[in-house]
Amino acid sequence: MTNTTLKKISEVLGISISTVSRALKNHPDISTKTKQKVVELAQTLDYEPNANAVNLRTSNSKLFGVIVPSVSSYFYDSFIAALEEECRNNDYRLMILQSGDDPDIELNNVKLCRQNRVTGLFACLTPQTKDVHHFLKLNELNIPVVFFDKVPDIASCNKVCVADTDAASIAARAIRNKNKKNVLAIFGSKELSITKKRLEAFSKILNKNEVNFDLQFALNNDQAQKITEEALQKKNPPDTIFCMSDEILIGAMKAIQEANLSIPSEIGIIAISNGFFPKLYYPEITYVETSAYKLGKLAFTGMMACVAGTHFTQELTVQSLLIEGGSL
Amino acid sequence: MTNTTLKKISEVLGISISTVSRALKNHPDISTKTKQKVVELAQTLDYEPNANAVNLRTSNSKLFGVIVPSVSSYFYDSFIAALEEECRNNDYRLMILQSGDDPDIELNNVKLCRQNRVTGLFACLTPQTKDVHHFLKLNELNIPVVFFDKVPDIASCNKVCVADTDAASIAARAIRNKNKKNVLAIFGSKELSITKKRLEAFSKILNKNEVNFDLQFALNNDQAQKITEEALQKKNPPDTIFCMSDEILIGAMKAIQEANLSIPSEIGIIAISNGFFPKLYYPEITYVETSAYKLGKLAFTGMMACVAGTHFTQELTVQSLLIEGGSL
DNA sequence: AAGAACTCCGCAATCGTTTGCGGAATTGTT
DNA sequence: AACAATTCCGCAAACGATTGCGGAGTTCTT
Repeated sequence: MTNTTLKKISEVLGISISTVSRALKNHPDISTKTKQKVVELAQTLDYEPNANAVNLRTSNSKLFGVIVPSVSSYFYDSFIAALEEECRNNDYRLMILQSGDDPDIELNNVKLCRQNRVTGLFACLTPQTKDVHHFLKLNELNIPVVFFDKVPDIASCNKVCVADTDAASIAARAIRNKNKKNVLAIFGSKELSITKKRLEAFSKILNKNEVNFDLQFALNNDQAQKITEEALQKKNPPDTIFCMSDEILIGAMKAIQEANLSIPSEIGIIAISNGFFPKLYYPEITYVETSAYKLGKLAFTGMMACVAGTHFTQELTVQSLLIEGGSL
Repeated sequence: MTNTTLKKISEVLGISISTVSRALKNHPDISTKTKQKVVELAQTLDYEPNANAVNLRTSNSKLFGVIVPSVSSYFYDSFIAALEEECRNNDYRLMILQSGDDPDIELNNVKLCRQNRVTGLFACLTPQTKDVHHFLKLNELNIPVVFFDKVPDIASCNKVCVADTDAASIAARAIRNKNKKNVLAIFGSKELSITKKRLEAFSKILNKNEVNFDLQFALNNDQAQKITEEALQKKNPPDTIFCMSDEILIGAMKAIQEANLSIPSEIGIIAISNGFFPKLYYPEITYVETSAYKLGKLAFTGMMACVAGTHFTQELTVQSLLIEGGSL
């Protein structure tokens, strides 16, 4: 069987295509009887409008694109969930694209967005992305781009971020308040601006309070695990571990389990997290929430402002807050 | 600035639209010089073909849809990752849709797929889906549907599954081989056919070997945790815990950590899993792998067979295998 | 009763591509 | 030199919808 079209309906009913189209859209020009007939037939023939034809004609795709490194992450998936909710409520579709942290794929994804004439694009850069001109090209075409999480350094673009410095400060203060004296602080890649920001805020507070800390960097959970293992074997082991991200938390926790230390009596631990992984352990890990879900909501609000014409061209941030588990 | 079209290019160059179109597709009818001119201008004008127009004209969307309960899962995300890889290699796009386990949203997702004239659809049913006729409607329209993971009971459709019974059998045998005597077996929702299949195979083997086991059902990780907590407090606590899924594993592990039992000396644990969560713990959990990634690859192969005309209309399965951690 | 005002519908252009067909200009064949 | 074969390109029709405009028929006004 082939797809039902307006033409087919019009032929069966012996009326024009335009009338069918208007009838289905409940246009006032069409009589009630005609509308009934049309709607009924469309029903039985299982008519579904061809989205390609509609988009082509109206040049309004009602489609947003979103580029994330990977959907397999308990951060970006929350972000996407938030976007999807909003899209559903506002009658938009969402095209989800994964860059795999590969700039070439990222470039191709942007191309796909252009080819599909997205109304707007949410983008999280790969760590390797130096050149963002293909994104800025979209702005020339009046396609708003809202960057999130990993955003470009340039000022003239829309970005939404989690409050990185705040999150680190909150964690640092929590550590100080517990009178911890010897902290193992594990951060992510030195290259990332997010790392720099968090590190700066974190060390500022600990230094001011004369809390001693061992600064380490890990690119993945295995490295974090190794670092933690080694630290725990020192003669002067840390009394607290700070983890800049979920990935690092996972590695550190594995090492703690291996050393069979009990939390929080033998060692304390605190992380910056979206909230899923801290709840996996007993006791649940105390963490500073940087909510990807809220970030998604914020990004969408910003996007809608852009679409409505109110460009914001600025950095919006979602606040961080301390979620007390039992690990510190 | 507005989007570049074939028309614009043709006007600048003073040639016809058809020539531009053919030149960009490297058609033999077009002279080398013309091709050069066209390609060059298209480059500088940053031409991107309008996907809607192309799809409309060719009625070949080169687009697959995939409906999952949620991308936030270390099962479906692997599945999607596999699909995406294959799509990229075969020059297809993937439309990712989430049902949130809501049959209404599922229905709407199917509608979206139809409106966008997908070439084929990969679908995982919600547990509540009784009526699959909207899926079968797609087949009438010559749109192949490949069900995966949660598949309908009816025979006349294409399905790919993990080897449920095998996985459970392998786990049961592993338990027997370790001479375990008292097993706490936690399964998922009784309603799910996947639960029934796994349970049947599992109990068959343990019964045959006269291994005693306490059968429990948990709908989420919290319930699994409670169940485990209670079991551990009995005067005759289990020496082994079997977890039918990652979600259950998470709950059980939390309870074990709470009870401060060491693995595997004080208690053994084994799960059926896609492989991510077992590696989160120390020692790593022994599990039977039901690979979503392999499932995705298999589903894609099946889909391509359908698209090529070779309907398979049968159930394909990916094999399970035991991955030894240190938890049993 | 005759013009005004409505009701209701169809014509045809348009969105941006693709592609079968035909034809002018060039080249090759005897 | 006459004819055939190539080479290269344009015309125009589709794909399936939306929408401004105009017009036939009906009802309302005075």
